Amino acid sequence: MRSGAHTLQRPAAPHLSFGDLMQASGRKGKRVRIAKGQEIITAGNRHDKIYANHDGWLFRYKLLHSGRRQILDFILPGELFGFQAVLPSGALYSVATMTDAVLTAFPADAIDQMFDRSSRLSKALFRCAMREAAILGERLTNAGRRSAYERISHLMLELFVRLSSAGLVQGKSFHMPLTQELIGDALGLTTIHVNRTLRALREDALITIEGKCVTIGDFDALSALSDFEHSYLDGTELRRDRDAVRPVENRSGRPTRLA
Amino acid sequence: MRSGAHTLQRPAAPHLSFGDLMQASGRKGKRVRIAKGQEIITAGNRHDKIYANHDGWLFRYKLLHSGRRQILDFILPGELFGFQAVLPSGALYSVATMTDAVLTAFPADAIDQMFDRSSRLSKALFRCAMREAAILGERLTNAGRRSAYERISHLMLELFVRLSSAGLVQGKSFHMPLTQELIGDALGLTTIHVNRTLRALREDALITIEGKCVTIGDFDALSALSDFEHSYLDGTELRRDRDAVRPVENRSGRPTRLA
DNA sequence: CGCGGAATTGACGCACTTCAACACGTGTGG
DNA sequence: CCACACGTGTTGAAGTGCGTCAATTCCGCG
Repeated sequence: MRSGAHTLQRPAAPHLSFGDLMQASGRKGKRVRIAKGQEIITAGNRHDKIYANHDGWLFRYKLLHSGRRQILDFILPGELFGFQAVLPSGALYSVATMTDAVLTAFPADAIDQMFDRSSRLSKALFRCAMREAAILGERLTNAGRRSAYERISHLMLELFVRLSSAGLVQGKSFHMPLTQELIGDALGLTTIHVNRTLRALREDALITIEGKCVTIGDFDALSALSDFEHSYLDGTELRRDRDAVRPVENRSGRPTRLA
Repeated sequence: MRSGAHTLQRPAAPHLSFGDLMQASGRKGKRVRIAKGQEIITAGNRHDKIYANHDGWLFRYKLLHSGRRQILDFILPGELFGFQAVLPSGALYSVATMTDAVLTAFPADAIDQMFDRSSRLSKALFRCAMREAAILGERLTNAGRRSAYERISHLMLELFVRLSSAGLVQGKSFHMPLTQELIGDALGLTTIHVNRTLRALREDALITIEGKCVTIGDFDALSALSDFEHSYLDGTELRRDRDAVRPVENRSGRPTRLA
């Protein structure tokens, strides 16, 4: 079912759909391909686009003067990003691709349009921002008050749930293009300690990672030990409609660089 | 100047004022006094009110099954809270007072009113949520990638800046009703280590805490060592107008308990 | 085949925690 | 009025989770 028309009947939790954004932007969204390792948004700069991620993984991050990096969040297929970059003070953190990715870039004023034209979409945008805050709150709790073992468990469960709402899990497994370095930078750990902790989780038959494939051995045990409670992820992701997340037909094409 | 009338001329960054909320709620806001140590919002429960904090300090927090506590943020005079508690999935974290406080409670549908009636207010709410996410991002970076020395420096600078935009600093000093335990729970440290680190900061003449009064010894040095960059706090706090933050006349009255 | 990024493992060090005591101020009840 | 409890701050000694440094192996890819 398409969204955008019969939405006022929906009681609560209106999702934001790709079509909504397309419409609000006057169909000005432009689809682009980005190679892995490209920076889309740079901390401190103002940007005039917001993005929908169709395919690929990205991450938001900050660099400290010491060279350390903190990853704030991962951007999975079906999610929006770039709202904060249009603030007058400039982007608070950078965004980069970790795999080849397919995005749609919308002019930033599409956001203004949405606020001006539809209270339903305004609420959906607000929910988007609230969800981002909720995820960051969980990450903070991770870094502040959980052991490496608990942190990794929690992150894997979160990815599992977020990916399943995008239809990207198979049984108890999912594809995860994260290196141990990226996991460490997201959780405030070193690569080496991530490696040791993953071994422990594997030996305990809780989480197994083979190549880029993660398998959840015991969801309930992991939830219990890491205080995972999935309600903070509920129902506010970008609504998947026909255009939002679809497999890209022409995988051989050269990725585009952003202007 | 009052807000609410001539807002479209304002280029960007519209603030949210207490008066806006009052108006959107049909003047249904109720002023209440709360004693220190009271829980206003309970994680997991749904609530039907949002709050403006006039006077006093509150904090958002989560409890883990192990008993550990993570404080996500402090709520200072002049700030709003409670948006997340009206989500259908229930509050993601609890909110409690750490001092006696004076709040105004608005019915939650005042939010809906604002979205339905004014795109200016919708944008302001969105900015509120973005600011919350920005603060959480900084906290995450704190906990994940900074030493105790850097974390405490960063937090004190953040409080200094946030309180100055509420007019609550005197020179290089401000009143801070935080115990060392609360600081530790906000930064992911133990009380004992907070104590030792504060001593180090005092010996280095960077930060001095006497009783509840914090003095910033060297703002620039602290900013440099902790990567503090205040733009993430800019311009989206609750706008102070005549009603928002005012000294309470009758301090002797017994604080009210919430129903 | 050879290169470079990623994973793995070991030895060692340190930042922070844990456990334990004690000091200090404040409020409260006998 | 003192005794006592209690919350908060302070300090010491010892333990540990995680970081740092260093080397080796594995693997995808041009």
